[in-house]
Amino acid sequence: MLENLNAKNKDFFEQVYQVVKLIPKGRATSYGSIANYLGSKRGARMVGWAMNASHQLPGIPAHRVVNRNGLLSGKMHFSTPETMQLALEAEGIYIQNDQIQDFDKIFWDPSKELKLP
DNA sequence: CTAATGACAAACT
DNA sequence: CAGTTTGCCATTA
Repeated sequence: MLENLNAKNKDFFEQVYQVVKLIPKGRATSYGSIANYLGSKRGARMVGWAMNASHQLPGIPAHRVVNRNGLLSGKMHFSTPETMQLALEAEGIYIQNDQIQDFDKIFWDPSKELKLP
């Protein structure tokens, strides 16, 4: 399975994991922003794939990663579809209709907060 | 090797 | 302005 991933792929995945882990509590970011921070502006899909792979790793708050619209597009990939929303609500993020409210306020842009080295 | 799909996003009609 | 199409990168069939 994923043990045979090339170092290159692992690097990209690991970058995503690092960024996701650095997301402050009560904040959230988008796939595209992470992809942009990693250099692949259009690699948002790969970020989503990385999230899918992150299930095997501990300490990856994938629930803090949503699409550009603040929609919980990946809720169905958790243990239960409600896990993601409950996790976000537990951090003070209000969700309605599977969409984050005031996403502009809680949005956390890695390229802006972490900035490029 | 070609085609299709995907936890997305931007451009185009 | 809303809906449709293309682009990106990797995995699967």
